[in-house]
Amino acid sequence: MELAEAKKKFIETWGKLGSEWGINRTMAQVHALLLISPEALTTEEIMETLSISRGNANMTLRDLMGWGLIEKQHKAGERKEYFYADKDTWNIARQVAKERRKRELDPVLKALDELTKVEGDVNDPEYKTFNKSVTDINKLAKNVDRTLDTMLKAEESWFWGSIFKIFK
Amino acid sequence: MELAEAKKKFIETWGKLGSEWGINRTMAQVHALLLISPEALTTEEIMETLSISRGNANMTLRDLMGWGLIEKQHKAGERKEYFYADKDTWNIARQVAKERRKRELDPVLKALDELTKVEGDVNDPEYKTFNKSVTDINKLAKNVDRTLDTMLKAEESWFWGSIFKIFK
DNA sequence: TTAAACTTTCAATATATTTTGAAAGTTTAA
DNA sequence: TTAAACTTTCAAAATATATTGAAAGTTTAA
Repeated sequence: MELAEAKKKFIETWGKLGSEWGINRTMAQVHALLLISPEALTTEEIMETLSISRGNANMTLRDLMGWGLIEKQHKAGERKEYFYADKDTWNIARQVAKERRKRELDPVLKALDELTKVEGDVNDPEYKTFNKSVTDINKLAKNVDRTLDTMLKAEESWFWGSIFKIFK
Repeated sequence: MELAEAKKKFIETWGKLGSEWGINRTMAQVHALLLISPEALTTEEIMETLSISRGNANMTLRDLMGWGLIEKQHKAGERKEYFYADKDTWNIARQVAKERRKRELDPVLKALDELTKVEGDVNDPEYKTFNKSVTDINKLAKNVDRTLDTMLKAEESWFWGSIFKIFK
């Protein structure tokens, strides 16, 4: 396979994976493009390479910055803004986990906590089943949350740190 | 909060979480409904409770069965099919992980493996960056894959088994 | 067989999400 | 200042995804 072809395929693959994970395709593709670029790129270059509009490129780049996956770079003597991606996969995984935790897990935990507090008749099967499922799911969600928290601070924990080092 | 209200809220919350995780809202809602139902429900009952059409209900129920999250139940002397959900959260998490791995991770791993094999000039920064990123991501993806595999077989591994027991 | 009781299918429709692009806004150098 | 170089915004359009519901298909009991 040619390098050029391989690049296209990588961008496509990353885009598909992203869209399956609730990250929009373009965002994942821009990220992929920056991941394999040795140099920071301008909005123009990104627009051109991926055939997307200026507006789309701008929004996507801002989103990616919001996710902490890319950063702006200013080149001396130039007005244009350049963008580059953090290439450390471990950081990428951490950032994504961190953002999704904040955006998705936290609100769910809050809702579940309220729902476990709902009171009812212990002899009512409707109530019993409801309560058991909600409590169990809440327990699982809390554990996931706690693990993510530990993972995000992995550097500080010898235990998880040594486990996660395997992944690097 | 009333039980009835709490049920609605649970279905809504689960639906939202599902849609953020690439599982469609209705599918997650039907699953939520069955999770909190002490008895197996018919298609009719599900349609009515969630205000969805027969077609939608049918497709969703089949999808859920495909994911291994619900099962059909036949009641003696009745023609109708009843559906009920596995209420063990650990099983739910395992099933979801298993399905997503098969559907999403496996194809990506295959694509990445090919891309790491692409050859090029080691002095070309374009090639070097491409190769490094793809190789790193491939490594991470393989580790995730291996971990999921272990997790799905957790019962057999004293090491992971004892770690994951914490989650139950 | 037959017909009632169900389940499944799928083209049409509705809804949600993403993208565009032109206009407005901002910054900088002269 | 001013105007060129750039960035941002957002309503409208395009695209993608989910849902409907009526018709077709299947199963079962008599």
